[in-house]
Amino acid sequence: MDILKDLGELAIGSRLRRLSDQMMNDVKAIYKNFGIDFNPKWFPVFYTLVKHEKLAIMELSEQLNITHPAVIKLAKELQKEGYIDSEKDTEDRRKRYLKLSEKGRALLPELELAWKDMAKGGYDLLQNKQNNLLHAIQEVEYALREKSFFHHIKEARIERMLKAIKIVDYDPKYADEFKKINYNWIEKYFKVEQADIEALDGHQEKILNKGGYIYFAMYENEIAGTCALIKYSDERYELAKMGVKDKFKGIQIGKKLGLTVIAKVRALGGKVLFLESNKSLKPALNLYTRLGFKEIPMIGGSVSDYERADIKMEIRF
Amino acid sequence: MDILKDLGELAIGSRLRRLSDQMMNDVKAIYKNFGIDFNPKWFPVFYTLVKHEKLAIMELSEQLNITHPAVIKLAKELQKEGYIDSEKDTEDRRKRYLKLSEKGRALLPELELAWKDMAKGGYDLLQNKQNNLLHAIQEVEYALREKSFFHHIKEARIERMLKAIKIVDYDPKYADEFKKINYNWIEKYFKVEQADIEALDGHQEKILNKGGYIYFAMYENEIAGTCALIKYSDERYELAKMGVKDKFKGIQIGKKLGLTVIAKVRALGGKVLFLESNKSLKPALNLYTRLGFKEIPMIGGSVSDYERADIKMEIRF
DNA sequence: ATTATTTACGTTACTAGTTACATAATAATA
DNA sequence: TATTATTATGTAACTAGTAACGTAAATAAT
Repeated sequence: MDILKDLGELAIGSRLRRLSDQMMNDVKAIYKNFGIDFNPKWFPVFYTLVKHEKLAIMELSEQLNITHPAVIKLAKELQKEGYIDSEKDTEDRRKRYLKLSEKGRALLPELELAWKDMAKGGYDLLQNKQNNLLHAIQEVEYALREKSFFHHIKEARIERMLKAIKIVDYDPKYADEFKKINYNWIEKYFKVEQADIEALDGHQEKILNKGGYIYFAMYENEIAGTCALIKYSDERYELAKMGVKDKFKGIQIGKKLGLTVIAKVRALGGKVLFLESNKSLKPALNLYTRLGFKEIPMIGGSVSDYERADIKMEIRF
Repeated sequence: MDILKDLGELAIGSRLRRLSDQMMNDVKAIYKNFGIDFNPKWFPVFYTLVKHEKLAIMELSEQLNITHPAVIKLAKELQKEGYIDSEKDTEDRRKRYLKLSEKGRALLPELELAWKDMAKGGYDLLQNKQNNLLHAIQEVEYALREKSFFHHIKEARIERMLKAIKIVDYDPKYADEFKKINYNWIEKYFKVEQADIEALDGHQEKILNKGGYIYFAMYENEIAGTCALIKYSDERYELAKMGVKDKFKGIQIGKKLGLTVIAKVRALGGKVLFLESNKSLKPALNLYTRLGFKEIPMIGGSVSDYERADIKMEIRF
């Protein structure tokens, strides 16, 4: 019975570790069986020094993808065994070069035979399989360089949550959430202005009664975010009061709300959808740009009702 | 630059470990990012308890393929966090059952969502590759159950050494080796008898001059083993004085020597090749059987020259 | 020329497991 | 029934690495 096996992707880390431990142990036993006084953990450092004559601690650390304290520890053990020597760099007095000693070089022929056997044994073990472990690792390592496991998981989460997000129309029972979410971000980054109070506390009169809309993003039974569409005329609309709760940040709820508003304006036959914002709100501005908004000059025409507004954007239909 | 990559089978253990560490670290970061107070190393124990209600330490250890001290440590931490409870078995007072606590069960829905995301993220990472890592591990784990890595390597070594073993004819310069190898095993397992001294010290007269042969197995420039073919008549031959040096044991040098002797008897037109041995020498008797020798009764006919002889075998041509 | 930053190496404390051993309870056996 | 073996759990010491921090030397910036 092996639970890890049945857990698939969830336990991949543990299984890799288990397999690694098992194989390393066998290699340890092999050196002993062959009568060679050599610890398999020394192999990477030792082998690299065979190939490179002399190398500094950091150079080894980089080549082997292990931390420098690990290199230092291994070097200490190898020096204790007498397999390597170390010498100071003459130019850079911080640097210390490691190289094989006489004794190390004397051990080499014997080691090389053992390595040959291990390579052959490993080859026999890994060959003739449907999926080659070595190549599989290669491919995964490569894929991880493109996008980390962390990133993969985050994307899976975003996808899952986004799929569960539903945009719903205004309902008086959500009125408090509309106010709370907006007061929250306004107080966090700026200060509440008169126009905010009018639009939020007076949203029925100032937004809805004037032919505007308020939308909510629902995740299961919880409000995750909101935004308003304010009507100025049959041609002219404003996207405003968009906010997303902290715990739902980063899963593109804003995008979903924005697309809803844009679709609505299009359906209403509007000609312009504009918005006002502040240049310090980088993620928001990125979103607006991705939604298709273009920056337009603030000066000339109407001046904003909001002190914090220092950028204006619009979409023309 | 990544040396491990270029080392193929030789560094497979280190690479597995490195990949494992990397993925485990990412999982750690994911729990943190999701705001869940959960350490990935708890996962196997926790998950198994989700599936099994209650389990004893040893039961977990067996299911997860980790040692019981590891289970105890994990259980301690999980108990400290309050995620599991433990209770004594009423019948067997040694046993202690672990089970999820209230708090553990309360955490479960949140964890399950995270696990879902991890499984999906892992799936996306591992899918659409030429070689599927999960399947590759599966296959290797399976193959290792049939024959361990240790065994694979040993076989590679045996194959390599056996290929390099050459059987050579008698030469006076090897006379001492013939004596030494044989006195060694005789003294180790039995005691030297008069007949031994005659056959070994007097091999020229007693074996070679009577139409017999002495063969040596050479590994590079070293004698690895030896055996003699004694002639009694044109029909009747004896295989005797077979010995292999300790450091060459286990690579089937005896088989190679035996086959040489059998071929020689066949070429000489002999009718019987017999040998005498001792029942305690199990590996030798196995070899003789594999070479085609059959046991024959000791009583009747000639009595052996050797006290230690308690079994007689022969091949008839 | 002085100061700040980076690099190279070293040390300490931690992590997640292992092996080896100890102890008590239970089961098997003479 | 007394003794022996086995099982379940626990503890201590070790392993092979990491992260975090410190120090000195070298390099870059002001």
